[in-house]
Amino acid sequence: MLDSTMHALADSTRRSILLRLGKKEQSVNEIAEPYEMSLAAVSKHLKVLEKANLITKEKKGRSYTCRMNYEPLNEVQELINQYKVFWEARLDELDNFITQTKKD
Amino acid sequence: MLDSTMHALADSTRRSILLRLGKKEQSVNEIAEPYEMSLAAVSKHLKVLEKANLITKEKKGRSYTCRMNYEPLNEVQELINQYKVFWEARLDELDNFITQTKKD
DNA sequence: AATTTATTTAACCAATCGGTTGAATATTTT
DNA sequence: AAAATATTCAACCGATTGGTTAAATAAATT
Repeated sequence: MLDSTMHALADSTRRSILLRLGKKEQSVNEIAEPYEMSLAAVSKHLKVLEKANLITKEKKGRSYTCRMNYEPLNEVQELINQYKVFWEARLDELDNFITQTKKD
Repeated sequence: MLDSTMHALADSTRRSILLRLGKKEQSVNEIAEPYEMSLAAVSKHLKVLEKANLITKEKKGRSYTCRMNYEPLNEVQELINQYKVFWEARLDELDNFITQTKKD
């Protein structure tokens, strides 16, 4: 899961699409409009986001409505938190070391 | 920056290396030990992490000491927060809509 | 029924990926 | 000086990436 989520977020076009979908759901055409690339390319980006479960598509007539799904980002948040825990523990150790050294 | 950070984190070996380095700095050999892949492969992973500025290497005698660097993760955290803000705004709208509907 | 609109699929491309093996480099130990 | 240790570099591999264009599919409009 994290592999596909991170991979999906490792591209600025996809991050930008996701930010826009965070604000408002949109059709594929609307999503593609600001980018200087083919519709097929955007369609591929959407597929990557969809596989990562960061968006869902619902067919509405002849167009698709795309929505963001926050859920996979919880796992990213957990990862960051894990790193943070260890990182701050390390900083504390360093702090103790300095305090200890001063004492002598 | 985010491109390289996310790309670096989109691989479970690299995430695992980073977690271990979060706890304790280690040499390349120590880092490589638990993985069933060549040292050269691990060396490449370390280069990816280094390019993303998630680790630094310092030459100590004939070996290298690798340390984690948290800083790039701040940007990831900001990204997640951005998504969160919009996501929760959307949830609020939905909430208002439901409340509104009930009222009628 | 024919046309337009919305989107995907397929085939292709060069670049990058994650891995390999074998040789090269640098340092320490003997 | 020779041997051992720590690590990287270079060349190679097949798979995947992010893009293209052209054709295919599906639904709405005329």
